[in-house]
Amino acid sequence: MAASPQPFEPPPGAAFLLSALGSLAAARFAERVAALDLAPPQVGLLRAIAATPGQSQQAVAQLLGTPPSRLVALVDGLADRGLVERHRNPTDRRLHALHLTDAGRATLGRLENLGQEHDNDICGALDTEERARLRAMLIRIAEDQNLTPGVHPGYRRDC
Amino acid sequence: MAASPQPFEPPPGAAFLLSALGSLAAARFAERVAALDLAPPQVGLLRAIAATPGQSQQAVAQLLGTPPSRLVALVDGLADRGLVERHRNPTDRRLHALHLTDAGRATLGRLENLGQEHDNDICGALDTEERARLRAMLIRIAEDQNLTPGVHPGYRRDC
DNA sequence: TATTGTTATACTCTATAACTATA
DNA sequence: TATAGTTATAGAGTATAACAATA
Repeated sequence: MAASPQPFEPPPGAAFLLSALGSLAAARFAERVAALDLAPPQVGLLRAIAATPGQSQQAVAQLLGTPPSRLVALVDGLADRGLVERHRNPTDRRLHALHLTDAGRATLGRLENLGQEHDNDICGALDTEERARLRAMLIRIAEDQNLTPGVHPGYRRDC
Repeated sequence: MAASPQPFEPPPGAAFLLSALGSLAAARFAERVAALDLAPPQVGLLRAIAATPGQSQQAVAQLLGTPPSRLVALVDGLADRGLVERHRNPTDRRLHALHLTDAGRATLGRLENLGQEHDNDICGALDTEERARLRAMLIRIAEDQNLTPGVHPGYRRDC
């Protein structure tokens, strides 16, 4: 006999689940960093500047995969609050080298704790060993897909 | 001695990887369904109507977790192309029962194949057994987070 | 003339709230 | 008066392209 009609057949595959849980994780992360008056793209920029200090806006834009014009408002917002600084290069005054301030580094430290809490919130259903296995699989997928480590592909318009 | 400076420390946790890969998966899926002239929210609506045919727009809106006003344009787009129909309830003419047309069911069938290709694209780095383990872990996280199975949380404004 | 950063503009997506029609 | 659906409006976020300063 035929099966009775079930909601949402066929059951979603791993890619759908990744998209759904990724969306959830991103929304929850946005809530968390909102407590520090930051938006996720600003957090990514803060981390990018910390990873490669002194780079020009063009260079950081290329690293993140975003148009340079988008960086302007992002840097403005962080600079207005004293988290990053633009250092004008004396030999080529077109270039603005980006650096974190002490306050920026302090904020990054707070973000680190906040990120751990976020991880525990999202992965609470898994024990430590399972979490490590999940992480290992996700890293393999990310490498296979040529994602730049540490960079969120949400910055990219291509993909 | 101190470690040399490394990009993006500390290494991203599972939640960041979920967000990043979810974003990638969503973008790739959007590209795929664009070939059928569909946007991802339309696909989710198509699947929701198939899962619970004959429901009102309010009921579907509640299932998806989205404001009813958002459904209007979504249903309009699918109805204009003959994929869904609004059946007015004769006993209460305020209600529009949503149904798929034959063309809508055919499109859903094409989306099913397309979803499998998408899954293979995203999870190409994993073998069948690993993919099943990944899927099982993601389902456990989704249940732990009270996600409605089959519904993408991107529809929700709360979370 | 080429390049860095900036600004201006327009477009997409979405939520909120007002509105219409049915009850 | 309450409810289903619709429309109008506004806001956030982003990309594209024009622009100014510097080389």
